[in-house]
Amino acid sequence: MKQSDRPSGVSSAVQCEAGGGGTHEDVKVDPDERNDGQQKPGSPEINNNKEKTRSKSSKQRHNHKERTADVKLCGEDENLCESVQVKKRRVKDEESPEKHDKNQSSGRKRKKTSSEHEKAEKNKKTKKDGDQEKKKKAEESDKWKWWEEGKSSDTQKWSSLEHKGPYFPPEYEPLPDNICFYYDGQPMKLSPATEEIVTFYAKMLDHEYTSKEVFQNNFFSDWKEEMTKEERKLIKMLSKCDFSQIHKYFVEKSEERKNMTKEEKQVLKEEASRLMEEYGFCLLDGHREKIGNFKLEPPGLFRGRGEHPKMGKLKKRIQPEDVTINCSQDSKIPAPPAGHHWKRVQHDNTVTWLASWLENIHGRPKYIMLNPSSKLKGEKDWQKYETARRLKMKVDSIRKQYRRDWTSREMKSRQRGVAIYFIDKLALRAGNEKDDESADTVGCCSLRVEHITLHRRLDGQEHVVEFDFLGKDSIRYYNKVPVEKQVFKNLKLFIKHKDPEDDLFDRITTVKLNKTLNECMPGLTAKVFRTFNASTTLQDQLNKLTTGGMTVEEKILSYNRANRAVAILCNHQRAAPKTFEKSMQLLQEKAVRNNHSDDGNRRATSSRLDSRVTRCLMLLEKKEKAVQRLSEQLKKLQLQETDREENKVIALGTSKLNYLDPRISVAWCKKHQVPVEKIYNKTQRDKFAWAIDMTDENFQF
DNA sequence: TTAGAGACTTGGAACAATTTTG
DNA sequence: CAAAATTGTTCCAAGTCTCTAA
Repeated sequence: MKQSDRPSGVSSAVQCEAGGGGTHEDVKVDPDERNDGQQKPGSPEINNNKEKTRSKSSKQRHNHKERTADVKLCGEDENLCESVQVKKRRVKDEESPEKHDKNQSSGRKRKKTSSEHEKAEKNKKTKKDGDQEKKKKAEESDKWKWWEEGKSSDTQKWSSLEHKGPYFPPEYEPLPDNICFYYDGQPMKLSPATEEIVTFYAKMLDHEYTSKEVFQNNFFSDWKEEMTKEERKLIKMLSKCDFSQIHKYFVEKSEERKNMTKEEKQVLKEEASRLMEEYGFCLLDGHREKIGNFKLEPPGLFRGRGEHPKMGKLKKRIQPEDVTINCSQDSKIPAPPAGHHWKRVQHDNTVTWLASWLENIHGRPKYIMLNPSSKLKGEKDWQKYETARRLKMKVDSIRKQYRRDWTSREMKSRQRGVAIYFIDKLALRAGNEKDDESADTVGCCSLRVEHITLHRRLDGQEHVVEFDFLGKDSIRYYNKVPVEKQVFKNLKLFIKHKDPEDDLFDRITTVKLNKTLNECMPGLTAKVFRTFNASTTLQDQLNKLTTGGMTVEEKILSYNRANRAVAILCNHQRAAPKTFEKSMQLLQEKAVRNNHSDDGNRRATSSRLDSRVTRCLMLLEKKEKAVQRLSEQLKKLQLQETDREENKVIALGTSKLNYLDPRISVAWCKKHQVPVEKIYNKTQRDKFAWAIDMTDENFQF
């Protein structure tokens, strides 16, 4: 199926920053106003909203499912329904081994290219010490081309694994005597444990977090837990605590650090690389592999995203006694810090992690795992894209199927059909159930009635659904989408007799939905659609936007545009850069000052551009004959500005790293003679080494 | 069937290093 | 050359999805 057949409407998404509170009137959001219009996370509206929501636990919400169970589907489109499918037998999902045959044939011939590029790049950097040079070369020479070996087992992740265990953060260093905590105006010496917790808070003092009540309450109650009896007796109110001297101390310290001499910095750097050398690698099946996060997380205060009910809680220091080590039986078992022991040492080769512990905020496990450049991660990544490509072959019939479901006699089939449609068309996440101990965010299956507004007509379009909800990381999803009439009808049906805080899809869950998907295609789950649609979009856009006579710069611009289309689809947002508004303002001032000629519409996105424009304009004043050339230049700059403007709140990184089959990019680079380095930095090239090595210019997703 | 544990991917912000600009 | 802007890296939170036991 061609991209153009994919349900459209995604690119019209209007994105707003996190924290937008959902009012659900028929409000139009003007892109230019969205910054002003957006709500701060702490605003009353969002709180009200949350309270309402929270007052109904998921259990209660679930009860509603009973209530709606016997809703009758109105007859007009019943006739299509088939007999209820007899229940699903579970299809074991084996990743089909097709993947290797398919790709290696095309991959083999170009094996050399990547290392050639890297060498070329290195030669540029001859100025740096030859020491590192040598190291790099050595590393490169034994880079493990695992993708040239056959497919490895799905269940057994390794046959030998040896490592040094996690690196523990340094012990707490008490404050100097002249730095003090004050309670109720009086200086007070705290026990080291209590003092350490104080420093966590003091360091964050100028962060918005510390002004939030939830944060303060959580912090204070966790802090009290750790106080000595005497301290607890004295310290009764957070508002009487004065951390300002401690805060100042840390500000100065970080200032000092910034002002270190080159030599001092060099020493630190060497120390860090020694650490990396010792703890940063493991030996997996005889190959030295980089670890992703070998440092244990230091203690601190938990900072959730959005309105997290646990923000400010104390994240405790991890002790060796909390840590489970995973390595092979016959390997050198990592030594715990002196006087300590591990919680457990296990030798489970069906998992990929080297160490794990339970984090105390949610009680969930955390892991030390390998770097994305490793075989374990790379192979999985490759497999992910192969699954997405298999979906490409099946998506036609799946789309037919879910459209059929829209008119099913069964409510749950209709809901499932609409949900999969949303997941496919809008790249929504699956939306698992969440407990009430985390921020109130939703995905497709957990959408509530309050998150959509139906418009029979809107802005000249029919059957428009307006989405407004907080998704992963409390990033707001706001979009107005025209949908098929039948979808619209169904949605009206789904929300009938429901309260705003009831589930929109009360008859389905992510598990059931994924089960259905898995029956359509082994390995298919909701998230595959995101990968599939993202990669398809990139491929499509690249094919469309890249034309013959472009310069490399222009091609890269096209690439970024294609990348951006994907980021918009996936709703990947970032906070507008701090300097953005400021430089914008500056430019506008100057524009006013220079108020000459017609181009009132230019907008700066950086002072670099700004100054260039200014310079151009001044010349223009002096030399009339340069007018034409300059205005052309101006146009070009404006183009870049627009580009930047568009990029203001869009983050390209996530899609590039997680959703776009790297082979698309590599093939594009090769086909259009764009050096891969222009598209992928060093880290990215490491992660995608397999793709860079195996892909030729003819690859199409 | 369901809840909970577990393992792995995805995500933006903060921080650090590097490059550009004035 | 210092400051600002940009790019790259680290950090760790927050998702998805599978498996298991009751």
